[in-house]
Amino acid sequence: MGNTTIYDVAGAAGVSLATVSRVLNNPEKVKEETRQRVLKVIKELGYRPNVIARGLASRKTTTVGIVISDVTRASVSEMLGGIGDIAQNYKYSVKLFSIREDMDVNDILQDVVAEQLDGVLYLNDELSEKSVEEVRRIFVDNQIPYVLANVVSDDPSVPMVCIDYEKAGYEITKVMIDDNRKDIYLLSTARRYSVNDKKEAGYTKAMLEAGLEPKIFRTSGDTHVNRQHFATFFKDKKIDAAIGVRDSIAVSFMNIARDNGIKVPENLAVAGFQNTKYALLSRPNLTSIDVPVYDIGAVSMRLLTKLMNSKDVDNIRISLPHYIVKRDSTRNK
Amino acid sequence: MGNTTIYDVAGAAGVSLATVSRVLNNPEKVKEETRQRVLKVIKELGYRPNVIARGLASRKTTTVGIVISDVTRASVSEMLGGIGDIAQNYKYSVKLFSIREDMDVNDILQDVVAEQLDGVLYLNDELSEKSVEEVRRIFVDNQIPYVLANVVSDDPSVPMVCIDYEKAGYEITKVMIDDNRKDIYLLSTARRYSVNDKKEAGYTKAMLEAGLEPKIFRTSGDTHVNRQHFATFFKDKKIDAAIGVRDSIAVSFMNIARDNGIKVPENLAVAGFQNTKYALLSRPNLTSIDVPVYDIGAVSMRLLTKLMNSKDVDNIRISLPHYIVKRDSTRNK
DNA sequence: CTGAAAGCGCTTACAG
DNA sequence: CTGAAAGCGCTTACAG
Repeated sequence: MGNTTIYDVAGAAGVSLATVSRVLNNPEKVKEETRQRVLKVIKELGYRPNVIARGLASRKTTTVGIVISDVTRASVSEMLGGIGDIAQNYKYSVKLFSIREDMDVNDILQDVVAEQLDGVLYLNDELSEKSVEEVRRIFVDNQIPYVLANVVSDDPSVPMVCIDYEKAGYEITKVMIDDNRKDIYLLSTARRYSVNDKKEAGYTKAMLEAGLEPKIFRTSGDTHVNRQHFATFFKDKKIDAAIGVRDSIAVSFMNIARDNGIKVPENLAVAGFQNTKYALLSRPNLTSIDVPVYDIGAVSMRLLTKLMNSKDVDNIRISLPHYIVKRDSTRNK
Repeated sequence: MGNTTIYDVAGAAGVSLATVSRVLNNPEKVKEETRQRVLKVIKELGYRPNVIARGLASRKTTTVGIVISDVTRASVSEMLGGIGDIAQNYKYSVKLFSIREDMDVNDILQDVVAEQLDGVLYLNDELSEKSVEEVRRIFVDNQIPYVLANVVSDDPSVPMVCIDYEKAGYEITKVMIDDNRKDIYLLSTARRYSVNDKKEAGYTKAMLEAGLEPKIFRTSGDTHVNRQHFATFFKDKKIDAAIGVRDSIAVSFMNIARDNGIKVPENLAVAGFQNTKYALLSRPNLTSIDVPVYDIGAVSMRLLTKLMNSKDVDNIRISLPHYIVKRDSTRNK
């Protein structure tokens, strides 16, 4: 009952344990007849190899680590979905490591290393370029294959799967510009990190090209805090368009604008990033950049499996396509 | 670099590997002086025990499995947060197992068993009472401690952490009744499962007590599909209150009602379950039952650690408190 | 308080 | 194609 070992199988099948092991790992090396006999016994006894013992002996755990800073974010769970599906296809298990604010990233990563994982997926869009470098070093030093998922790094030696956030930022700003908006704000986060830096870069580029002044307003990611911040806007600022770096920021901004009697999209166009459920449940529906989060998870996991099997990987930096979903919060011609 | 073994430490400290192991696992059995010396070497060498080898030798993996059917659900990620925090406190690692629709639950659970986990948390609110029984059997047969998180089971031998969904259903219905609503609908899911069965039971009880006719409308969990379903409502049905078994259902219902010119809360009161971000970002803000999802995760994990250490656990069935957050989608006196 | 030795359940060269 | 044996890196009685 759950504790059948390879010895039991060997005994019952009248072979050595080495043969049983081969049937499991290199079936082609075992004579058809023997193999069938062993397989039959395995089934009868309901034998499942102890993955721990296997891990120790083979030095492979068929387990990958997922490092996350904030499990709570909507995008994370979808990414986990993509990762999980592909991991299951390739028979990998998934172990979760969450980084809490009060913890040292290096320390966690050392734990991750001690876990004898075959590879690691690092999901965290709130990483600065400098932190990325530290992370890279730890994995390289320990020779652990890794992939950054939905994190941007300019270092060409860093394997990553992402969308082109700069381009996305540029495009959504162009939508506003083409609609003749002049005072276009980017609502970004107070804390700087690489992904949002890219969005800001794209936004700024589009604004400058159009001869407009870029206006980045930094706010908290917390919807409650935002209410206060945003309230000031409609007293003293000229504004006819706003782009939130997250849907939740965009929606709460839009709600507050409407509370202040501003018409969306007539007087104010609003757009977000990520195309989450929030975008669909808001009124008016929110125009948003669709980020294929599930795919980012799935593709990173697939890239990681390649890296783990050290196949010659042609492209370790994958940029997935995004697109703009236009809805009622912007004026669409 | 990363592959220092216990032998290296023993050699450098001039002791046997048994002593090193004791320093790590039973420090009180080692003389202060020796212990310090070993500890120093461990630090210098950056030694971290190989968890796999430890797992094989001790037959404990300090890893718990989390079985989930749909990672994508908002509640799941928050629950993961609670689980992760407590797991980290107790030094447990967390391994994720997601069940896809096309998979056999038993098969997955057999895998889970083969993983040599110290315990399992089963998070899935879409389990019928019958499925719960199967799940229970597998764990009991294999003597693996387990806890159901946010799943309801009437079997008193099943460890679980949940809120009293029946009571919650009753209370929110009472809110509507006390506001003199007569045609109160419960918007539930097409697929039946224990948690929603409880909500329905509470709703039905309150309605019958008040001499009103219970009206349960079953719909898809998918917001897109709902739109069609819901549209029919405002043509032929009398309705002045609606309770969605999920916030997302409630919000999309509310949106469609407003599109049909119905005033919320004047002509229609709406409430949801779970008090997610949707409830806050909707207009009007949604009245909702606050389910302490993070706590459910944390408490289940704590209960599981008790079970794994087979302390005499006094209460294996924990009901966490919920409360109603009244907002603008209901009329509040 | 410490060490020598067996054992956890596998994999994998090495022979044959 | 198959078996005997060593080894993966630890833990844990058992002696002393």
